[in-house]
Order: sequence, then C-alpha cells, then structure tokens
Amino acid sequence: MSPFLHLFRRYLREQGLPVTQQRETVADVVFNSSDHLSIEDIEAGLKERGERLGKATIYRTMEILVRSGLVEEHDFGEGFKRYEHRFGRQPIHEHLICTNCHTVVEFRSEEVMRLEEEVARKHGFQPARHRLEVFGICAECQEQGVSIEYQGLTCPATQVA
Amino acid sequence: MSPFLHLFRRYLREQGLPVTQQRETVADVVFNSSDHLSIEDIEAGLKERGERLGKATIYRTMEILVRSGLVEEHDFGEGFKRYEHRFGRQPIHEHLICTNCHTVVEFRSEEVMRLEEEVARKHGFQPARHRLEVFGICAECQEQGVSIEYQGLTCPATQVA
DNA sequence: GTAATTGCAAAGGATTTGCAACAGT
DNA sequence: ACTGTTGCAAATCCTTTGCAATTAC
Repeated sequence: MSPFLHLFRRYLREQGLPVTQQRETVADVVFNSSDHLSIEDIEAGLKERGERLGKATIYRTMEILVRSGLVEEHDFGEGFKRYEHRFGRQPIHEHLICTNCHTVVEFRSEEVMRLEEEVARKHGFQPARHRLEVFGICAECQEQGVSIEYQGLTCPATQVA
Repeated sequence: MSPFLHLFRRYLREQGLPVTQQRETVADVVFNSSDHLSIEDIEAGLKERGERLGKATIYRTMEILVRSGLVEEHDFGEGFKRYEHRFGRQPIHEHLICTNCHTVVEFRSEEVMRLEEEVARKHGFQPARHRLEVFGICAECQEQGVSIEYQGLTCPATQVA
C-alpha cells in the first residue's frame, strides 16, 4: 500500500466524494509505479492483484486523480493517454521517449522554461504550459539492433528540381 | 491551383500510384492553406469548392501526403490530427498554440535542437525527432477577456501537511 | 436511508477497413 | 483490360455515458 494513498483519501473527503475500495485500488496501482501508465497498463496491474474492476471505473478514477493534482496526464501521440503520479518528481519536466520499447526518461531543462516565457512574450501570448518530447531509440534497443523508423524528416519530394 | 501540386503528381508517378482528381483536390486544399488543418477543416475547404469527397478518401490521401514528405502530421493533444504543408517553412520548427482560438505560431529554436542532441546523448539514446509545444492565450483572445484555463499546475493535494 | 458509485453495455468521436462500382494508366 | 481508387457503411480503437444494482457515509 502506497504511503501516499492517504493524500488521495483526504482529497476525496475534502470534495465530499466517497472513498471506495475501487478508487483506492486504482490509486494504489498508479502510486506504486514510476512508469507512465496507459489505461491498459493499469488494468493489467489490477488483474495481477486479482482485482476485477470495470474499465469505466478506471477512467472515472483517473479523472479524479488528475483533478486532485496527484497524477499527471500525458498524450505522447500514441492514440491514448498515459498517467504518472507526481511524487518524488520534478514538478515540471520533459520526456525522452524510446519509440521502440516506450521507455520514458524524465529530464528538467531550465532552458525550456526560459524559452517558453521568451517565445510567448515575443508573440504577446500569456504562457500557460509547454510540452517537450524527444523521441529516439534507447541504448538497450540499439544493442538489440533496432534503428530509427523512417520519420519523414528528409523530404525528397520537396526538392524542386 | 497551387504551384506545388506538380511535386505531388511527380511523387505519385514515382510510386506508381494513379494521379486522381480526388488526390489532386485534397492536396490543393492543403497546399493553399498555411494553417494547421484538421480533417474537418479540409472537408470544409472541399465543400467550399463544391467538391463532394468521401471522408475515407481524405484520410487516405493525407496518409500519402505525409509519406511523400510534402505534408507534416501533428497531434496537439486535441484528440485528432492536424496537417501542415512544408512549403516555405522551416524544416524543423516548434509551435506556440492558443488554447482558446487554436491559432498556431511557428518558431524555430536552435537551443531546442541542441538540447535534443545533448539530452539524447546523455542517456545513450539515438535521437530521431522532438516536439515542443507552448500553450497559452494569444493577444487577441486576451483582449476579449479570455484567461488561462486551470491546468492542474498547482498541486494542493501533494502538500504533505 | 440517501446519495453517489459501480459495472455493464451502448453510445461517441476519430480513424480504418471491406467491398462493389468506377477511374487512371 | 487491369490494377488501384473511391465511396459507402461497417468495424475498430479509445473514451464517455445511461441506467439498474450496489456501496459509502
């Protein structure tokens, strides 16, 4: 049982929401992983514990967890969302993502923080947030001979002859 | 008719694919806009011209356009894709996006290019690409009194009392 | 007890796919 | 003519929603 679970319980009580078995179980799965979990990952984690929970309940609980600020939602462009808890992490950080095995490394960059501010100001925007994702192949996958998928970064057709 | 259409025709011929009316029309709509178009936007553009095209054809043509390198696909986390042609743009650039009106400003940052390289190397990754998006409220929307939606950036529940 | 949650199944939006009719080479 | 495309509808994927049965307070 995660030592942070009581924070979620407290949040639920503050909001006048029932503290249910299902909500606690979902939160505990998320709090006990330092990965960036998909809903499917969370389902698998629940199954491993022998918990049989409706998928709708997982979605509904994730919504509350995000609202509580205890969990952050990400969209890495895979067609579905991923979630990470915020304990013991930098409040704002960027992601380095292996496009083969989906390993995620977090890093913080003051340069990007400054850049957000600078670029927004230059264009008269009120900055709210940013996201920086670097995609590549991690060391381990490289060793197994995986190389970069074609990204359309070179552009032969645009070469006007 | 876009002056770049012949590049798409050439690409199709090189690939042994038929140059159809529909493919030309879709490409022309995309090439004539400097916006970041959703499929719905493209459909609207076609309707304006009096073209009646199946949605599946639009999706299939966008796939080819992306593969050709003439068009780039984006996912700004809205739940659907957007497309921009690559003519007269920086080959690699970042996006500043108004979360209210969806205006997109492009900017280039050498710092981010360097950061991608540096961070990937530090973690043994082979870098392939990155994406940086800054979200905020544009000047025009600010004038109309729009302010930043709550982003969950402050995190009261994580304050361990 | 009362109000909210759960679980299921149905609905939803974006995208894809199967297939008969059709157009490009 | 032959191969590949088009358009429609059905299917798919992730996510949300309606509703009767159940649980938290």
